[in-house]
Amino acid sequence: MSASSIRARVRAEMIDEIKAVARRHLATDGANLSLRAVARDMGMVSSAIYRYVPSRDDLLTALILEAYDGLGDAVEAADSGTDPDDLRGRWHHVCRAARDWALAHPAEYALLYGSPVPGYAAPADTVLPAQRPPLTLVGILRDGLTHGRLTVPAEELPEPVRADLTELADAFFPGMPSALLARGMAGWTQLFGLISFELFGRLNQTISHRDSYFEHQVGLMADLIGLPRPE
Amino acid sequence: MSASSIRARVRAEMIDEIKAVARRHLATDGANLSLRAVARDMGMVSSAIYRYVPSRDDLLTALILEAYDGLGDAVEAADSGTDPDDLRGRWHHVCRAARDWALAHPAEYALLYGSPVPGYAAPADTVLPAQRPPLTLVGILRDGLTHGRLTVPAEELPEPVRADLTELADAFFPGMPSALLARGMAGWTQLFGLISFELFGRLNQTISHRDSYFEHQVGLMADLIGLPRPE
DNA sequence: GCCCGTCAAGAGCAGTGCTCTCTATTTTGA
DNA sequence: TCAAAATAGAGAGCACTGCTCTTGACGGGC
Repeated sequence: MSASSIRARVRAEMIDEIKAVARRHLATDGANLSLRAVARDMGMVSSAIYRYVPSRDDLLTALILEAYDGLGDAVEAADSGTDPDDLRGRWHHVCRAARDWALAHPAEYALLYGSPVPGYAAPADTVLPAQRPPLTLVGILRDGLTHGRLTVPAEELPEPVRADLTELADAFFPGMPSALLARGMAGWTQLFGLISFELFGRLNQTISHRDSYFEHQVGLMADLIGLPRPE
Repeated sequence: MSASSIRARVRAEMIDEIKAVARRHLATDGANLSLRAVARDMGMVSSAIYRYVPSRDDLLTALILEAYDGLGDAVEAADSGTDPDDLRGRWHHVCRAARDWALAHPAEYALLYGSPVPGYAAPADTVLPAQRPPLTLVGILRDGLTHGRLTVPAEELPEPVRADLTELADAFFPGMPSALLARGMAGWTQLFGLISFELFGRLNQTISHRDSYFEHQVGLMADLIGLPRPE
């Protein structure tokens, strides 16, 4: 039994090392990850890798899952590390944490938010981790609402939009007004766009002060949402 | 001479057919385009393809260029087909045209706006076509400004942001206030985010009425920019 | 001491981009 | 008109990929 567990431990360490090497390759070669190259780096022959990893796609899925968790952790840590009543501060911190994580792990970000691989379908267990960043953002708005620090936008939503967003709200933030959720979604969409533009080179030769630009654009969305400015 | 031109014409037609077949493959297999598969579809042996196309990357570049032009044409046509004084209408039509094009050409959209291939560097001649959509959007704001239908946002921009945006404005829209350009960029970022989320499956199981959702989100950004609502 | 599960290696299959060579055809120029 | 030149296509081949199957070595449990 202890012998079996020592075997299991070595095995787990091997899988961890394979993932680490794969992550390293990801950074240089992008999503076209080569199992043979990983095997070479580990001093194995290519077929031996299949003792630990069922297939290339499964390895990619594992990396994707870990990446989602890394981003989710970073984002939630940034949120819980800020004064809960400082809505605008929380919004900014969360957005900044997402960007920082993306800049630190560009290949993983591209894996998560880049163009999907046609043949590859994201397994069901990636759905929840993928929702952590937007849920964190909308959670800020929910908190502001329950503490009366946020006013609900006055406008009426078109009926189909209201219906979709009400259903979405019921699943995660029961009672949240759909008009506010709509603005939260706009903020999340914008955050994704900002990071993607920066990482995918769309800001090259135009925006040189990336930090300031990012903060300002995030602030614009905070205005749209109605997050109170510090007096 | 006419004999030479008949050869040249056949040759051009072959290249066109190669591109068409490649585009078809793109839709099913994504960016990992196989020249051999294209050759097979054309009843050629793989090496014969290289008579017409220097390399796989060059073929991809050609497809990218044509895609940028297709999107640019669609966007600009939507803009010039709308009453120039109806700023908000123009904004909506341009955004809708971009989305419609993306929905009609999902693989090409992913090629343009998905994660960049690590080894592949976009050639210089893709830069200008790539700027057509954002320039069209900002052009609407410029028109609104020159006709006094748009008020410049009052706030001061942080100096680094102001500097970057002023330089950008000078290159394409001399005299445009950087605060307004900042909001235009926000709108363009949002448009990209909206389309990407929809095309890359982020809206699955949450938003079922995609058209209404898109219009509403675009409207939110129009509000942020200050585009006058129809009375 | 034997047995069985685990691990690694090697060969092999089908696919990829790309190059080189050879042949057939077509175009061009004297 | 007829030879020379340009062009198109085919085939073989190289190095690479994911993945499977078989073979042999090792080690812990009975």
